[in-house]
Amino acid sequence: MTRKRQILKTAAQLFKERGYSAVTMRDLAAAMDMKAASLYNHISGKQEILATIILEVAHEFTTGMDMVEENDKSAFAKAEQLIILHIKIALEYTDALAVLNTDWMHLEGAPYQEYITLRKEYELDFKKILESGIKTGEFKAMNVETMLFNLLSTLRSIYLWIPKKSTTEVADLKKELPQILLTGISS
Amino acid sequence: MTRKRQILKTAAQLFKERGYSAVTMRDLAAAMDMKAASLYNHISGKQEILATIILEVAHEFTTGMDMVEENDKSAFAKAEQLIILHIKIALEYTDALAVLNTDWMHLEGAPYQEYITLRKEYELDFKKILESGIKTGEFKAMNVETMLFNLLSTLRSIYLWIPKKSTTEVADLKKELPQILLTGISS
DNA sequence: CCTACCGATCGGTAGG
DNA sequence: CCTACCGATCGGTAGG
Repeated sequence: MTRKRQILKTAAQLFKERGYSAVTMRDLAAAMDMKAASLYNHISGKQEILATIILEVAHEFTTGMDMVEENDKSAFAKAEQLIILHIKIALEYTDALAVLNTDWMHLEGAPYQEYITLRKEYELDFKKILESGIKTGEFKAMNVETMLFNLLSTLRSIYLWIPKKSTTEVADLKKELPQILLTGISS
Repeated sequence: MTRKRQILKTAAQLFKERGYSAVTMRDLAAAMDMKAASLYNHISGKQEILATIILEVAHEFTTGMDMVEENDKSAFAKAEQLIILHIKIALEYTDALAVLNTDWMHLEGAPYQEYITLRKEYELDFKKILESGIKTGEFKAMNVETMLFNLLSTLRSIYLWIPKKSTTEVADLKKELPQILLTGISS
């Protein structure tokens, strides 16, 4: 792992714990066992760290969505795959995902605009899948915005629960979360 | 409204937008059309503002939960009432709820401990309702933690969607959200 | 990767 | 509610 990679990883951990604004370059340097000034040999500044962390994981979602859209499965199956996608990314990028969720508003300039665009496109793609599922009768004819809101609320929170889970519990989650989100909890 | 109330309200708006750590006492003073030093005639410091905002709305949830527990309705009806409770609080305390959700980790000392305790009790009470619903057969015999996770994820996010909604859309939400959360979206 | 340092800004206080 | 100010700390640079 390059030194820059190590800095990004450590920064994601600290940002997750205390938030971007509350973490200083001196905090980050101390966690890396170096001085603040030395960080600037690897990164241009605090903003670059934030932008890199967030946009990397944002692109993971976009790539995942593209793959789901390419297959010709049912809307229900696509929704199921997206739920699995969120669980997988939450497992692999737990800290970065936390930063994306809590500190995206501290992005500035072009990275901010890029993040907003990626998120808007992702939500639109997700909505289209739900709409097609309503059309085919797979989903109830309810308010699509409310359906999407419920799904994304839970999917965006997964990173909060994943770290506490064992491997077998994560396996359970992959089975039960699609069931709960799509078919509900009532008998 | 007392001057202190005005300060708390303005602070909640700013904290919601930029986060506790990124808002300075000078920002808050400017939004109140006064100088930073003058704030200290009404509040003891930045921490007191944060603690007051968060604990007030946290107690709203505890009070609401107590009322729901007192009635002798079914578990399903209780879960429905809790969903309505979250919508109502999100409507009345939108900014404070945002602060609770995003900045609780910046609480210090006794207020931090109190918040953690209130949250733990609330989640435990919610879990008991779900468990009793499983026992009576109202809910599927699934992992209770996963059920609770899904419900709370969505309920905690409501404040993000409420401000964009019209009165009629909020009425729709009160009808459809319990349906989606409890009976799912599949036909 | 370090020491030394910059101007700016932070939360908060003194005293009126 | 204000002016004036405090020590501490911020993100970042110069120069080695």
